[in-house]
Amino acid sequence: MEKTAIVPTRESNYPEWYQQVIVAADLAENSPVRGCMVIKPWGYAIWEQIQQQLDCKLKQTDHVNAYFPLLIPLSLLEKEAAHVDGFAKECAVVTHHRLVATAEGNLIPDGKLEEPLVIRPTSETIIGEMFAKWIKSYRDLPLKINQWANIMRWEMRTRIFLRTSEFLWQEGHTAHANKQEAIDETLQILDIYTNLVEDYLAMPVIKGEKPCFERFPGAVNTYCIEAMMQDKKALQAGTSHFLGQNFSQAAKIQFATKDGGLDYAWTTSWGVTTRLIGSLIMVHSDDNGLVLPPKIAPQQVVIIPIYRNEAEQQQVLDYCAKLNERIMNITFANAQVRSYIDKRDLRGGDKAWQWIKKGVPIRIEIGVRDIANGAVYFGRRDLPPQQKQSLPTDDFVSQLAAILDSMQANLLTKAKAFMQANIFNLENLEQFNQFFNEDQLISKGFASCYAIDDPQIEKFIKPLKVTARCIPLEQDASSGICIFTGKATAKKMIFAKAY
RNA sequence: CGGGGCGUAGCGCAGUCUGGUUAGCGCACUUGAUUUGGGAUCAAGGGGUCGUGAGUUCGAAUCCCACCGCCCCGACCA
Repeated sequence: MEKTAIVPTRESNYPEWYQQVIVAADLAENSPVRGCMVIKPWGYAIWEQIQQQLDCKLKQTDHVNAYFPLLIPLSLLEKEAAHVDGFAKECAVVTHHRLVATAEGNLIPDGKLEEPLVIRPTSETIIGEMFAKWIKSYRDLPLKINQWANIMRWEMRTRIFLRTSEFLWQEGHTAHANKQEAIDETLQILDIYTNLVEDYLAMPVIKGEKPCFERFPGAVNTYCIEAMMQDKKALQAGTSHFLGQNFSQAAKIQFATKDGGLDYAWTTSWGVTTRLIGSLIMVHSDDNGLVLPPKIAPQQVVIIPIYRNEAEQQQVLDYCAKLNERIMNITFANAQVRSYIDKRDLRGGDKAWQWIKKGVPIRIEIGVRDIANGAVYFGRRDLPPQQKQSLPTDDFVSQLAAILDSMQANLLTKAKAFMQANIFNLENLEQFNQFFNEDQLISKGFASCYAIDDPQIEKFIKPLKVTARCIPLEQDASSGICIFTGKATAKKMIFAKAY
């Protein structure tokens, strides 16, 4: 059997493989704080790329960034009943504002707060409170605010990037003068997320609406994009909520309408999180570690100098510097190529493998031989590590953008084919039970079935540890009967085991 | 919070049942030599209050008690 950089392989133990990819790529690690991760430089750099791309798209669509407090007064959270129900169980609460030392030298909380403060699990309530102050007239609408922040949800079981107690995200909050505009906003954001995830992270997704029993607490409609991991489980990659007037009524976001009336604003909220990094890992990576789509890779090219002595070293480093200069002048995906010379005092093979495990798209190895040939010797992350090629430098420089482009496209194509091959139409409940029950440990893919959007179908799926992922927005014209209730419906729903 | 497991070097572990000199091994780290277009080899070296506290004993990583922490399985979830 071939030696792989990651042990175990995806096939032998997928969850453990996932953890090992994170270790090998040095993305993040667990911290001394229960359920909270440290995002290490390489992992954070990926997040910064995601932020940059998304931030740009949000600004292009007239959203502006702002920042709201980490702590939310309990009374604010209480205002929207469904919202409270949804989040109460996972809130961390600040009850004191001072520590005092005991005789034993231990610190104990002192100075009890009049009103406990909740560490934000999401910011609808505090932002709604501010919106109520800012919005007086239809002229103040729409108000389209985004914030990049950390939030905390006290999770029982955590997994790096996929579910941690604290995580990073962006949360958008908008208010509109009428219902349709708010719905349009909700769907526009879903498109922006889809574009980010498919175009930059090269992850195909299914756009859909959450069934009513999976809705965001307090929302009228929740939309989502669902992705399929390599173990055929589902992962929600982003959500966008149409909140109707629920939150504006709770927070009293009222405005004078054009015709002199008074109305509650229509609001939306939406977010993507550092979980995207987890899905990026699980969609593309292989048994040699992380595989990064070129557009999102913090470094797209890494140059590894190969030399045997000091005389060679100087010559090789000079050559690398010039090559690096040329590469960084190449444009790819509307930006300069991100290239880096790895000058560390390590063996060439070590460096090469480290960058393979970190998922860098292009590794260049430059030794005296290449200098003599005026050539670039390089390996691609989408080909086996041993399979490398040499190109005259001019050719390499002129072809690099195209190579990165095709790598980006290939990743999406491959992932799309995988997802499509693993979505199955199931006709009836027997098929459904068989599909999900046969082996509880292994997921066979997504099931697409006629089903009504009703909480009563939950009792059929819960025992199988299956979740209703979404009702895809794109549906064919046909209709059928719900496999659970026998009622007529025009819509199919996607079911899957999920993270 | 219910059921199970585990705390020994930075990481992964052996040793604990059956107490006995100076607590080991692999990886990683440092140094030297030989190597060098593919994750090197050999040699030397550094690093531990054996989770914490109390106890039994001539003697505790090992036995007893209490506590703390972590992991896995359930209910919750971006």
